[in-house]
Amino acid sequence: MGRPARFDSGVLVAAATALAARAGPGAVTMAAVAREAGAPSGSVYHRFPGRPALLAAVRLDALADFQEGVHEALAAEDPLEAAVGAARHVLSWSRGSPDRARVLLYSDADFEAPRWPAAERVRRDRGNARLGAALAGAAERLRAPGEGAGPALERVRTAVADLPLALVRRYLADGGTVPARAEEAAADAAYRLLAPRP
Amino acid sequence: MGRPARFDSGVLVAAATALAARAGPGAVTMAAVAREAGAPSGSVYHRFPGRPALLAAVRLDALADFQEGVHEALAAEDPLEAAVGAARHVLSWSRGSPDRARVLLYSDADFEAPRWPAAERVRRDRGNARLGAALAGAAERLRAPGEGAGPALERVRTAVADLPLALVRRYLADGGTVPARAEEAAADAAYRLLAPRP
DNA sequence: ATCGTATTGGAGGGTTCTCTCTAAAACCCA
DNA sequence: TGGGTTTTAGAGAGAACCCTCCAATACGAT
Repeated sequence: MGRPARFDSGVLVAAATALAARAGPGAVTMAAVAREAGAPSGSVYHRFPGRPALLAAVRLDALADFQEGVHEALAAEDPLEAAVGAARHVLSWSRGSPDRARVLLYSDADFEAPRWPAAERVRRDRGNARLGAALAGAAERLRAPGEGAGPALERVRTAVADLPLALVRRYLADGGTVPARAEEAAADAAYRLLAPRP
Repeated sequence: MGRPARFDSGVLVAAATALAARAGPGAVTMAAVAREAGAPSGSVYHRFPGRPALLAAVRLDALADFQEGVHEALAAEDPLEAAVGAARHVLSWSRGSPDRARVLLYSDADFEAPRWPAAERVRRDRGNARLGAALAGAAERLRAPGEGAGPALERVRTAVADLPLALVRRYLADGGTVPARAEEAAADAAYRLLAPRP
């Protein structure tokens, strides 16, 4: 089966993720990743055809790991509980995986998504579509009487994704960490945004 | 008074802001800014001692312009109205200045704040301190009975800054624009987060 | 008209990065 | 033991970038 690998994809993606978290996507150069992992540049190019492919791997690995937990939370029976649980998950996941969370806080464009290999872009679109469907399902179940489907989805997106991520952004700024109490703050805010008007 | 300037700081900062908005802070290189403005690199170095100083100017110009409006909104008499108005302002300002808003959505670190000239860092700290004080004032006036000052400030920060900016982020992603109705959505969400519990 | 000054305009050195290419190394299997 | 295969290891070409430096330029002031 050939020479055993000292630097597999996982090691390189981890090094790249650490770099991105520490100094932004711009710091994720092929040379810097090789240095960070202690590998020769040849090994990096052996695993990834180029910089865009490596950036895609960093971004999509973080995204997939994140979305998995969101789907689990959204599967709860009670719709309000599902949404609030998802909001809470965003914080707890970020607390446990700060480097990946920092990757998540950037945009696809910052990771040069237009240059990704086509297969990676497809992988991203599939994940996004699946999450969008799950959120739309939650929104449908949470719709206020007389509220349109669009506004309801916007409200759920805000409560479940945007707001919790905004909290994460605040806590992770300047090398900080996400405190445990932030989970309750996110759950509380999500509840306020989604509970029926008094 | 010497030869008249064809490329003053404003022109260069505007070019750099456009670049940052289009392709991220990493795209703001001295060479790229010169190209974008149609200026020789010597002119750029004549106005800014180096790349960090130019990045600081881009970031701090956007920040100062943004904060000015927030202060105006926060000056309203009724505390709830002040906070909701500030949240609304975040959206309307972003709608009118999408490039500057895109700059705002990054972090200081993305603009390499640690390398800024000391004077620029001081300018940033002063602005942040002033805004922090204004938010603390609003939080004090909005404090629920029995609520601590810390949690109240967090709640106001979330409603007035983090959440509205999260909405802006969503709308400006992928080259989009901020719709007018987003202002109401931000105001509504801020109200829900800050109004006394039913 | 001439001087002083602020600014333009761009050449060039040193550095870093991306990517290619070749040779050697380390393992499995027959 | 001797292929066959995978991976390491790093040299090197070409491009981009940061920054320095200096001559040329265009204006106001005298």
